[in-house]
Amino acid sequence: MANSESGDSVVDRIVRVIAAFPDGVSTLQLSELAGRSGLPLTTAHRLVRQLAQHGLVDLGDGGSVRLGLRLWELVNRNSPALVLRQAALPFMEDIQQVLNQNVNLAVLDGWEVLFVERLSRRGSVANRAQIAGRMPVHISSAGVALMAFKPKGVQGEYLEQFADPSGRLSRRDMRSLLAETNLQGYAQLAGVVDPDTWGIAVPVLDRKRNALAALGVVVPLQEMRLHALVPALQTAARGIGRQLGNAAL
Amino acid sequence: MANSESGDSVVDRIVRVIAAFPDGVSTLQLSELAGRSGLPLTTAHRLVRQLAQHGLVDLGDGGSVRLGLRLWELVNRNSPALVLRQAALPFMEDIQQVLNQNVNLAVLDGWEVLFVERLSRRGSVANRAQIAGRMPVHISSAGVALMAFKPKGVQGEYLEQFADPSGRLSRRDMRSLLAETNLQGYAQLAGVVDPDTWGIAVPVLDRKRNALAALGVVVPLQEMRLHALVPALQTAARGIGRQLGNAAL
DNA sequence: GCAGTGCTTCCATTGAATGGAAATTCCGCT
DNA sequence: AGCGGAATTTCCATTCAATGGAAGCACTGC
Repeated sequence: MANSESGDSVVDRIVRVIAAFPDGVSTLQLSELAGRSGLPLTTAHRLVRQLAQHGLVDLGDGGSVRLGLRLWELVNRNSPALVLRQAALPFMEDIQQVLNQNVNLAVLDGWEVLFVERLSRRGSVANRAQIAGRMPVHISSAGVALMAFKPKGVQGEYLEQFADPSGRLSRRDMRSLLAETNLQGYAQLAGVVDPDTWGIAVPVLDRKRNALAALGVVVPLQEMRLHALVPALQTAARGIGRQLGNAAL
Repeated sequence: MANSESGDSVVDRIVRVIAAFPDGVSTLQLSELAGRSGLPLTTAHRLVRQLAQHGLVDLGDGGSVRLGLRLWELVNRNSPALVLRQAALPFMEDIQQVLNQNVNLAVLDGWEVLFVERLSRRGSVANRAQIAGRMPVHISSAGVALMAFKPKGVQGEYLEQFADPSGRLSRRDMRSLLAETNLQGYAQLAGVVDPDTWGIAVPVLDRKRNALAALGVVVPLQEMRLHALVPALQTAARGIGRQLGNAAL
């Protein structure tokens, strides 16, 4: 027993604390937090109290813990994701108004897509791509659109390790899917998540034609009108790209 | 020279790092970060590297540092601000479409208002209330709307310490402003920030009539139509409140 | 009133954090 | 290309902040 039995640094433990919240859950009891983060109760308690002093977490009655407003504030004021969001939101709203479909914006992180923003069609059922949610590249049209416009090297590495656990998609399939997407300029994926929906996505490119993000829609199969959708998305994506060019990334 | 010359704990220092970014700036050089956070260069370097290992910050070429995508993800997946945002966004979009004005959503944090979400009128000039931005309560209609529906005790404490640096608003004025707002059910503030705009805001109440948030619009003076605006806002606020009642706060 | 659960305080132990100094890399300038 | 200055990164002896078990306290349900 000593300074950190487990060999963690303090930084490691702070990360454990703020990463301990399961998806979409914003409140935990101290003891549950300790359990989930794998920290001794006493240590969790001490850390939480310290973090609370700075507002990185907020404490409720009876030992309830939630991520702090101040943390939210700091992150949402200075995160690079915000620059992207800021640039994209007006265009996304246009698309949403014109097409009345779920619109989303995603970036690549590792070999997964991270959804940065999403506008729901009013009244639509909760769709899978939650904000700050992740999906494997090959499951989402946004992922395919992004990967298809990444540099050759990145694509190579990706394909190298690619393996569809369901076995439905071979590496060769994936390679040709990316190639085709690059050629067409947009990705379309028939309802992988939900069998009755299609995903269409286009890349947001910087001046070097490198994909920064992907802009996509999810539409019910019967409302699928590719010829109307794709140009609208591409126009918007171009607008976002231009906007980003102006802002310092 | 020893363990922390300044008497900071590690937690303190991590906070310094992530709070060191000035408003809206997402990238800093390591040395600048060290300077701004008041940490010795070596220490800043060590911390940043550790944080980067967990993705709480991302490192660019040549020592550039930015807040990490993973941090953004964690916060935006589990922060209580998100529950609010999620509940409010559809209603905000409705308002924005119908009225075509800047719509914003704010909560109270300390004696300041924190803007949680904002939809810009398309083409409008950048307005002051940025997302994750703060304003003193008495400067913003959202602030007044919030404070007017907080419990008596909180209002008392607020008035206790209230002092308008500009001297334009006395404590007595503030008190009657709050009372009047509570009576009317909405707050209106003539262009404090920008002389040609008005702010109108209504509280989002929980079942105990305690204000959780405020929903507001900023409109150019000449487009001001109170009789149309207020009912629309109130309806939306009620909807948001109902939605929040369902979700576990 | 009692048992059980969970939060909080206390404190001796010790290795993780510290930061000056030196090595290295990067970058602008000639 | 080659040089000079400023930045980043590595190294490592010193030391106190972090650690977590144990005991105390508060709250809840039976």
